[in-house]
Amino acid sequence: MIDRKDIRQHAAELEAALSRRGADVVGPHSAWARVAELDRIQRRLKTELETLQAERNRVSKLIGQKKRQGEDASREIADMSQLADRLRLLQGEARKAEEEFERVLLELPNPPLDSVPDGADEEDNVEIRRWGHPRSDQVPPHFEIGERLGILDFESGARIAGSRFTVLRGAAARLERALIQFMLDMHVDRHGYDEVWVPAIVNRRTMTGTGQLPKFADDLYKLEGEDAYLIPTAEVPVTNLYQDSILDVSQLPIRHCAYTPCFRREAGSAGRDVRGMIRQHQFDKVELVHLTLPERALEDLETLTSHAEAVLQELGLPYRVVELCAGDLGFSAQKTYDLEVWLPSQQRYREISSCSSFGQFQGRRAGIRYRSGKGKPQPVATLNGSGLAIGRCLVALLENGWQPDGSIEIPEVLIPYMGGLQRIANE
RNA sequence: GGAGAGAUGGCUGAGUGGUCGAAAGCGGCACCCUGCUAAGGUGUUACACGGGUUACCGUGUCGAGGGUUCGAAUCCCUCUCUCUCCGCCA
Repeated sequence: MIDRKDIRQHAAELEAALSRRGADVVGPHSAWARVAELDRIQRRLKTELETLQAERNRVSKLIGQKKRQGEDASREIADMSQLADRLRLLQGEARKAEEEFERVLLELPNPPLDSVPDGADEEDNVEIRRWGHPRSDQVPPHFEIGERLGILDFESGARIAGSRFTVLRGAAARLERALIQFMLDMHVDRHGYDEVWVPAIVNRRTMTGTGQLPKFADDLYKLEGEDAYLIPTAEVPVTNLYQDSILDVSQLPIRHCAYTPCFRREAGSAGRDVRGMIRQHQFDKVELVHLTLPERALEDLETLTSHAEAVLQELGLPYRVVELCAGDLGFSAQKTYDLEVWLPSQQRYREISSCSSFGQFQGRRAGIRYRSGKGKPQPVATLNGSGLAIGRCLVALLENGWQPDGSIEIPEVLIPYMGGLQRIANE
């Protein structure tokens, strides 16, 4: 969430930045105008309320004194009785104003950094670099490869759960597990991450902390009859591990990696990627999460991105890095690099990881702060990135490892994790 | 699911209507003292918001929300969470 003081002190810059990402800033009824207005109203009510409270406290103290000394205080008590009624009224108003302000503020996205390129959507993203040599020969889509090998079972997935669910069999199931294990080992052993295992169900506060709520409730699976949700990414539980706490500066940076299943309703994406397992309601992901000093966030984003890239390089999967333009940025992000892996069947790059800096946006929402020396606690900067999405990685391996005889070559680094299996083939 | 107990500052833990933002201890910080296997002394040490150039002032916060009262950490109601025992279960 945006710093409340900035709404008053840096209104013009904020408005310009928000407008670049297509946020609702135009006109007197925009979220932006409302938030500024509600801030004024709320503060005015609060000042008034506090004046009355000060009066109440002063006289109540006096009453206490008089009573202790055996004096008569009935006149003061009568006065206060009236004041108490007014106080109650004002309290209600002030609370309503505060709630309203919060509600609107929580729906304002993170303003992009100045360095983020202009643009409206995916088309305007900027390619930063490429790695590897994409194959240009004819390769069947992963779902055909997988079905022919009998390792991807879309029919069963649809029958037992619905569309956008897949059953993995045999070598594919093992490959899924191998990838999780391989990525976690790599980030823990070589990149120095602290591994955590976390709940896949979280409460509303947690979902709000990282920015999924209140605005994107439609994208989430909610548990019936409970104020609880299935996580869409490990970012949510892992970042919120530190919600409402004050860290010592010496603890930073904190770097966690975690494997979790992820659940997404894919509400707005009917008709996209309907075949195959590129877009699923449930998928596995290894996630990288950083908590760091605000001034270190950009530097950290480069580091985090390189950690995700290392996975693709080890697996020998060609990819490119693109920087998202302002209009394509996620709600909570101030800057994002997407990693896109080469899919030969589509002859194009597809997103397999998204690495973002959130600045202090999430730190402020989730109440994650740090303190250095005697200074006031400040919101931490948070970052995260997929390292990587397992399902899409599996798709990429099937297609990029595909041989004309229909078999799949397993990358060197995965063979130990596959129990020595070097190739997936029809027996 | 049943029965009971509890939730106070970074931690432990006192506090049953006014002098309590809250004893004490630990931890942290600052200064002082001491030359010996780091001990002692003194002081200081929550967060948020609002006001003021600073010292500072005001308000709120003792799990959350509501109520009683001139006044609530303290009394009442609701909820959440934790712990113990029983049941069930991986």
